[in-house]
Amino acid sequence: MTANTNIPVATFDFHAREPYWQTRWAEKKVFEAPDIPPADKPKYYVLEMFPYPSGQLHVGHVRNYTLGDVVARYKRARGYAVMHPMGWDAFGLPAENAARERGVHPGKWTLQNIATMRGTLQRLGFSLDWKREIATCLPDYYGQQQKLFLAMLAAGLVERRDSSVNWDPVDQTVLANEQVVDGRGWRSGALVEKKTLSQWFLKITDFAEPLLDGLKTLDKWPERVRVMQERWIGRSEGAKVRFALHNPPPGYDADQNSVEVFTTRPDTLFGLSFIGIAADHPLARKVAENNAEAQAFIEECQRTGTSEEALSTMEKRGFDTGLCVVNPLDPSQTAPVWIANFVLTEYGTGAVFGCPCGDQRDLDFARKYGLEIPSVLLPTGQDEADFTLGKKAVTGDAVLYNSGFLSGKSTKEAIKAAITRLEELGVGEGVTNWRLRDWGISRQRYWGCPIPIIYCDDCGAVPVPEDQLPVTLPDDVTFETPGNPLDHHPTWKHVNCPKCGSAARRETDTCDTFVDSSWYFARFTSPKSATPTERKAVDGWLSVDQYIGGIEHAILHLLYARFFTRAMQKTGHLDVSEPFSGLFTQGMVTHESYSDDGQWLYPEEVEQRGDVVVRKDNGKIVKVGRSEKMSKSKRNTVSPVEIIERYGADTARWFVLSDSPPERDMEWTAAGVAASGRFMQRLYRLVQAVAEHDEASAEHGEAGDDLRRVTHRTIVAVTEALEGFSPNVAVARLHELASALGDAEGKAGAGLSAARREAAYVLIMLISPMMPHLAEELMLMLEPQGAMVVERTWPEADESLLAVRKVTIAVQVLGKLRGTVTCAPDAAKDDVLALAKAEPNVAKALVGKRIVKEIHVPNRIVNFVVAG
RNA sequence: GCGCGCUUGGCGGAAUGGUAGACGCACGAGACUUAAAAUCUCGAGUUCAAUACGAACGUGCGGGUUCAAGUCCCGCAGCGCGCACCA
Repeated sequence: MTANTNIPVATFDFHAREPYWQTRWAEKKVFEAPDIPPADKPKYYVLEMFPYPSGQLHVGHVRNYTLGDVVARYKRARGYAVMHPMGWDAFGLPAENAARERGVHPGKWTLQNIATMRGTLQRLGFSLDWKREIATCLPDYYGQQQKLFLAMLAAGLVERRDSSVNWDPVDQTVLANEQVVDGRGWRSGALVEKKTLSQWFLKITDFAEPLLDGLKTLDKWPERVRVMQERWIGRSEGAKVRFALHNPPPGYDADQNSVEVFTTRPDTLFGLSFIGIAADHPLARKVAENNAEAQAFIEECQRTGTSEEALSTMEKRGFDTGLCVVNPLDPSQTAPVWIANFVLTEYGTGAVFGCPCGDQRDLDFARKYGLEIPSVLLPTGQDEADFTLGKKAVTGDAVLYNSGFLSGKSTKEAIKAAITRLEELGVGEGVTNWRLRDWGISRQRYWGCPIPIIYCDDCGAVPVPEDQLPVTLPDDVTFETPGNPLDHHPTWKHVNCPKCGSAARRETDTCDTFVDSSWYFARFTSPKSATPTERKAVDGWLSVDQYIGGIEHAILHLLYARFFTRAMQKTGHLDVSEPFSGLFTQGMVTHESYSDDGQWLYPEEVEQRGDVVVRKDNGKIVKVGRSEKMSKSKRNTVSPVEIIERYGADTARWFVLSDSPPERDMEWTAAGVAASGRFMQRLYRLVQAVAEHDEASAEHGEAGDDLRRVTHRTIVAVTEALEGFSPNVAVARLHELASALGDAEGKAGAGLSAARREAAYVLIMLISPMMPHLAEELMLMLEPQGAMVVERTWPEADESLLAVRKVTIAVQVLGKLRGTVTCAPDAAKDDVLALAKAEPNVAKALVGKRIVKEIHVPNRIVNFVVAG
């Protein structure tokens, strides 16, 4: 390093110096991770959820990546070999929309966006290993994904099956549930149809149990994410029960004229009131063949939307099929079969048995249609003689009665006994049911990873042979006609069957983009290898020690990634079972909104004037809305690029770390950013003064001890704050150290110079994860010949300076603070108590009182319990 | 409906059961300046007292445990998030 003789005078010139340091870091390759973790250091893999290249980085990204960068830089300083990569979740619909609306090719649009956003990330000075950058839309990546797909197919983890989908007849595409608004396609406005298509499924349900059990090992995940996943997987224990039809419709023989239901409460079978079947249950369809009313009811059920809103307001309705079943545990008992609009086809067997006394919904339904309501559950503590079922079903602790061999048993015992009997009778069995469904990944879209399959009339679905991979997307596609451009392409899909050589066609569906993000963390460990992973690299670096991202991915992305990891373990591509050992979910960045007569205004169009906010153009007072999630529609957005231009990267980084704990939402305020900018310049002046006035050769002396103690306590406090993911607390402690250094400025005394230099040095090191550019600049001033900050290690606190010379002890009388006394640390109890009693205000409070008990917590508190 | 989380000054927030309000923002006063900005210093929970010593109250509400509760336990309310006709 050369001495810098051109130190700027009073301010940190971030415009010039931030890019300078970014270049220096890149030259030294300090952020490049080795392919295989070194043996002499512990490894640490820190990863932030990679962005979709929408065009511009937003401040939510800045918060996310700054948090990750603080972790990465801190761990590096602590001696870890750090892996901190970045990439792009680059497939997806917005690129196709851009193509339709602006005529730009999705690939070109995406790559331009990546270039812009990469530039912004680089200006923020993140310690990323850019050598490992990946974009999921490039054949380098998605070709390997195709290999994974085929490996999973070979391992039996992929299946092709028919499935009912939302079909937009105008756009000729499948819509996700989220894209169906009021029964219409979100783009075309066309009435959405249910259509059965052949789709590729990943068998995530094969791993339902391990995925559930694995949650228990994830002790560094937020509790609520684990709970959400647990409920999503939705294990439920119960029984399948087959009810024989007393009067089956002619020609119906599905499973020997019976209806199979799933129940978690086989103990209440004697409380059978009715059987409810879903509108598209085979039996319902059979009934409808000869019954126009039934047909009409079924159609009505299917018309009702499946949106949450529709469901929550929907009335429970049913249609009596006239059919009747026999209770398998009591052949003398029969019950009617109803088609019910609240029974889901997709869950369980698409049929339920209604037990009104134990289930509120069943009770409401039975009452509404005047069905029989046998009472079989006696609430604990109630007497059979005087218990009558009212409006509320019995859902608490209860004992069975009126239930034959189950009578007198508790719910738990009765469930066991009922299942045993059902199995003996051959009419049912205990089963575990899961809410989790297999993952349909087929999408009728262009901008996604092609599914590497060829259809041959003779050979069926044939995997594309390895030597023909990757199956790349054709560039010459048009978006004028609705539907999948791959399907319209004149030549792309026409190929010969790899098996028999006869004319065949390619699969034109592409993968759901969630597939792309399900294994990118593994690919980062060998981003250019000719196989999906390199075992030494992937097994060495995984799992990700700290994964950081938004809570909105709590279920789908994180569950899919966990599934993929297990699937790749099975296909031999890696050997860990959980991808992310630590997870941190950060809050959103919010901003006030401004409106004038219903017209939304951008923050830069208004300014604060006294207590009001006015338009810059005409001075008119605008309405200030509450701080909420930034959105284009409310124009309450802030551009990171403008912030960097005006205040510098370090200010932006410091601001997003200040004040709010990272898991909570933070409010973006202009005043807050300006304050961060002022603090940055203050640090510059402080260290500049030290560098100019305090000789490096100075020695420590007594006058500097107070400052030294603050310095070393700050090391401990900031280290703890960063370990505990509380950068906001670290920021507060660093303000204190800066103030202490400021207070010591210009004072004379033996050792003060050395203490100031030490404080400045520590300050630089401790801010460096948050404000890395400023830290380098300050270090250059303080030690012009020294190494860069990124090459130095985290400071260690000197234990002898952590011990305090005096402690202030609070003195309470009956738990109320009456004064404080100062004494030596670990002073004898008797001395402290004597001192405490002598404190005037304490003495006053003790007058005329008898001390019953004296509590002394060393170095903390004295409490006199008094009477009288 | 079920589950989870949150509730502390004007605001963001801090606080291993041990001096509540650190630190910052906004605010006020002062210094510097021809002036402004920047910078620096000081003040500030509320009420009473206000020259001061101080006192009472105070972490959403009501209970409890404890010498001591923002923190632990029970109940309630409000807000937010997630899931939701899941049998």
